[in-house]
Amino acid sequence: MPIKLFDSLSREIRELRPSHADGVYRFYNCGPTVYAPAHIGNFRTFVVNDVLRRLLDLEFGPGKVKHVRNLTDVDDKTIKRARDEGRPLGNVTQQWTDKFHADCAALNCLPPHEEPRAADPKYLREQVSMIDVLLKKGNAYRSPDGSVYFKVSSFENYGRLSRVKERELQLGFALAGKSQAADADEKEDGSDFALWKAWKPDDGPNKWPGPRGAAEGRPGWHIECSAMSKAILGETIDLHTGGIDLLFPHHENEIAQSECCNGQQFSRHWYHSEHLLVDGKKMSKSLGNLYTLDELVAKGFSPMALRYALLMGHPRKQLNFSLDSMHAAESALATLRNYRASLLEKTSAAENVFTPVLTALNDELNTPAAFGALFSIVNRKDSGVDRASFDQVMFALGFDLSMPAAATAEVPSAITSLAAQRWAAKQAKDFAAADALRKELAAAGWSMLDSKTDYKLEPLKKA
RNA sequence: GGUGCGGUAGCCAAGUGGUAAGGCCGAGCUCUGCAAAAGCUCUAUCCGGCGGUUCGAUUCCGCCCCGCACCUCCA
Repeated sequence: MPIKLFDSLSREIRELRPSHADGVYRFYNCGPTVYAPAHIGNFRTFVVNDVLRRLLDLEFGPGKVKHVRNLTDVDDKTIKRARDEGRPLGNVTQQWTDKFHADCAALNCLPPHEEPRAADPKYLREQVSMIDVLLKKGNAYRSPDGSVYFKVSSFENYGRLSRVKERELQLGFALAGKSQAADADEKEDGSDFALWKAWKPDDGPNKWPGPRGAAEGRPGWHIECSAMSKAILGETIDLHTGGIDLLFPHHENEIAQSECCNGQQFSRHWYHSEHLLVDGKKMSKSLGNLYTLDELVAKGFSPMALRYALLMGHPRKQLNFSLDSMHAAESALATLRNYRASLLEKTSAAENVFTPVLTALNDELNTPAAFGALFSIVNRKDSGVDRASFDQVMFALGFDLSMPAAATAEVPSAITSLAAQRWAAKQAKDFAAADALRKELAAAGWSMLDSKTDYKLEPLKKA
C-alpha cells in the first residue's frame, strides 16, 4: 500500500518511492537546536516524522529506509547559552542532546539511523568544502569582515518552494523587523544569507578555519543540512521534512546551496508539518507559552498520552493543544490497553481487520482518521481478532502500551497507613469505619481502588 | 499590505455531491458492601453567514464575517 504525502514544492499529493538503484529510501528530517529542552511543539514534528518513519519501515522493509535527523549544536543560540552559563559549548550541547534523546525515548520515537552534528569536525569540513565550491562557482561572496554569503540572485529557482516572490514583501513590513539589521552592511543584497560567519568576540573560543579566503568563524545555519544530507544520503535525496516554519527561509536556502553546489535536484519531495498551538496561539520560545514534556509529566500525564495528543489532529493542520486533550488521550489509551488485553494471542483470522487504520495513515498521515478507524474496529468487539495485527497498528502509531499509564506518584506514609487501616476495617466488615477512612483519604487528595484481594492508591483526579 | 490555512456537537476532530467517523466529557445501566475500575447503551434533523450551480451541498462557485499562521530567531 503506497504512502501518499503532500509535497510542498509541487503542491501535490505524491506517492513515496525510492529513486536510488539500491532501493533504499533516503529521508532527512531537520532536527532540534540543542540549547534547551525541546517543547511539545517541537515534538509534534518529531512524532509525526516518527510515524512516517514507521510507515516507511512497514512499506519498504526496515533495511530499506535511511532516516537522518541532524542536531544543530553550533549557532547563535547554543553559543549564547554557553557564554551565559560560562561553560564550554560542547558541554551545553551534550546536556541538551541527552535530554532530547531521553524525551524521544519516552515518546517512543525510533532513533534515526544517523544523527549528525553540525559541529562534528567531519561535518564542519563538509560544510566548508561546500562553501568553497559555491565561492568558486560564483554563487557566494566574501564580505569585508571575512564572512561568506550566498548570492540569492545567482540562483534563478530561488523562491520556488516558498513562493517568496509572490509574497511581495511590503516595505515597512519586511524592513521593520529587527532581525534584518545585524549583518545588513556585510551583504550585497538583503535577501542574501550567511554561509559562514566570521568570528566575533562574543563567540568566545568557538571558531574554526573557514572556507578559502574567509576568516575563522563558524558555519551559517542553513549549510549544515545541505552538507550533512549530501555526506550521508547523497546529492539527491527522496524526502526532506521539517516544521512548516522551516519552509522559509531554511529549506529555500538549503535548496539554493545544494543545487548550486551539486548541479542537481536536492530533494525529490518536501513535507512540512503544521504548528501546534497553545491557547489558540503559536507556541514558541519567543512568546514563552511553551510546555515541555517534563512539565506535563509533573502534572501527572504520561509521555504516551502526549504522543497521542500530538497525533489527534491532521499533521498538515494547526492543532490546538490543551490539558483537556491530554485527559482525552489518557482515557483513549486506557481503552486501547484494555482492548489489547482482551485479544487472543493468535487466532485463525486470515485478514487483518485493522487494515483501514493503516490505509488512513498511508493517506497523508491522516492520524485522526486512523484513530476513527481504529476505535470503530475496537468498538465492534469482533471475535477472533489477532493480537499481532493490533500490535502492528500500535507499532505504526508508535504506541507502546506497556509503558506506564502515568507517573507513579510517591505515596506519603500517612496515606499508606490510613489505607491499611481502611483495608483492615473493610476486611472486618466494619463498613462505617471503612467509609470514614475513605473520606479522610479523599480529603488528603487520595483515592483507594479496591479489588477482590488488594487495593491501589492513586492521587485524586483533578476536575 | 502580501501569502497560505481554517471555522463540523460542551471540548477535540475526520469526512463526503446523496443526506454527519472517532475520541473526551456527560447521562443511564450492569458489576461492586461503598467508591473506583471495567463493560454495555445513549448523546449534531445538522456542518460560520448570505446568495448561486444542482434532482440534491456540510461537501462545488461567489461574496461577507471570524480565527490562526507565515513574510528571513523558530518544529
